[in-house]
Amino acid sequence: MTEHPHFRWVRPTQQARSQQTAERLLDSAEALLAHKCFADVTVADIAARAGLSVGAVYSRFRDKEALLHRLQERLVDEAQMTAEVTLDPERWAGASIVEIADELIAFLVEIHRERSGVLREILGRAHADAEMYERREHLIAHICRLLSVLLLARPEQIRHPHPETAVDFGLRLVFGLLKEAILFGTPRAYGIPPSDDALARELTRAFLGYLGVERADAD
Amino acid sequence: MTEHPHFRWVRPTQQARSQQTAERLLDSAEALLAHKCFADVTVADIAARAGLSVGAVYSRFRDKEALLHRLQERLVDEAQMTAEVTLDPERWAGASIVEIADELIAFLVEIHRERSGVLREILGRAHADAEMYERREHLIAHICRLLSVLLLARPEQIRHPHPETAVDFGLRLVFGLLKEAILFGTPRAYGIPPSDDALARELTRAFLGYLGVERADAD
DNA sequence: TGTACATCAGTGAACGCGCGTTCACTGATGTAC
DNA sequence: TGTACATCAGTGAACGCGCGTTCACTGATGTAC
Repeated sequence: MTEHPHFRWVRPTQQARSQQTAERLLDSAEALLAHKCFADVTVADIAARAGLSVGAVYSRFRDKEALLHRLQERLVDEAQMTAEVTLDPERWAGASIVEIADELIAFLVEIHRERSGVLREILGRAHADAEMYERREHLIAHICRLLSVLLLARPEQIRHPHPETAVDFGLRLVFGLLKEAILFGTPRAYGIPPSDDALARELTRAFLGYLGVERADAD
Repeated sequence: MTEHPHFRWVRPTQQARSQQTAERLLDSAEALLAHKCFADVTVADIAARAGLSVGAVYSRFRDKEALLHRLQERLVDEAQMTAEVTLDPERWAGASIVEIADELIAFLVEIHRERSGVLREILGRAHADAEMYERREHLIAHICRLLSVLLLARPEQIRHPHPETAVDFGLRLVFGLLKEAILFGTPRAYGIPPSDDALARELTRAFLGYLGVERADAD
């Protein structure tokens, strides 16, 4: 080590602990968002739930806003990786569009339910906050492209005249309804199936109906 | 008049002017919501744009929150009356489901574009504010019922196995996408048709596709 | 028709609360010799 | 291995700003006799 006084492998001191603290604060904020909106969550709340003091928040994040941005980044990263893995064409070799849609939509329903707090908050701000908006658009575009690869490889099942644009719009339809039903709705809302299973089933039917995909089974 | 000292037709003094002032304040608030969210609009802003002072707001409304509630009430009333008139079965005698959907959805796109400010704000709050949530649900349920009367009178055109629930869910799909595309999206968003005409067209296709209604013409 | 009074609509400076942000400090961890 | 010093992580009381809300006041409009 003493041989090269000017070169040294830099491994910032204690970085691990700091990183952990930041992560705990993000977890705390996300948990609090499940029950109230970000404006109603105070910095003191976030710190307290993480077992830390207010100052700790400011030593890890520039300000309250920056914390929310990091929360979105973390979420988007996770989503992107998940999409990459689960929509890999090899995993779906031999599957029909119906099977893909069934599973994808059931999964999306689940995710929206689990992380409704952050999602709701981020969606609400995305309109006013350009950075957040772009991050979300980027993610959606990414998912659209991955899904398109899968579905457009099975063109004979799609009757919509413009399959390329239809996949994208269809996915938007799905996201829109999930927002309506899960993020901004309550379980007993008029016209929304009462259980998540029923919701996923009906949403899948809508997606396939729009694309013009025939379903073998009927009910 | 002096004949009946205990009975008198009560017509509150100046009520007309007060009413006008309240209306002007509501207009002002709605106009300001077009560019920023309610939290960023100050009571002073609202008063100034209406050519009034801060105190005037508090002489017409209990507080800032109450003003927004009244704004929603006004909007809902207008919407309800509009729905009642335009979805009257007599007006659509002889029309097909395709024709009804075409016009309805084009109209909804227009309305969402015009009043995006208030709509966005109200939707955002509806999750946390029970009163607002109920008012919106009530309106949607009302529209669903009116539309159902129209569409279920033409059952031979619908292939969905449960037409009654399908109309409601289909309308939710439409509202969800309008939120996504117009209220929380920007014109060039990925997967969203760039013009309102194209958007309405594609949305109609989705609605009909879900219901299982055949369209005579194709493209 | 005039006078005196009551009520209503609206003003705007001043207040005060809540919450984000700062900062002087402590204790823990790492580094140099 | 011990000592002295530097840096990092975190504390929490105090600050201060912005904005909703109040309230003592003015002028206009309506009412009684």
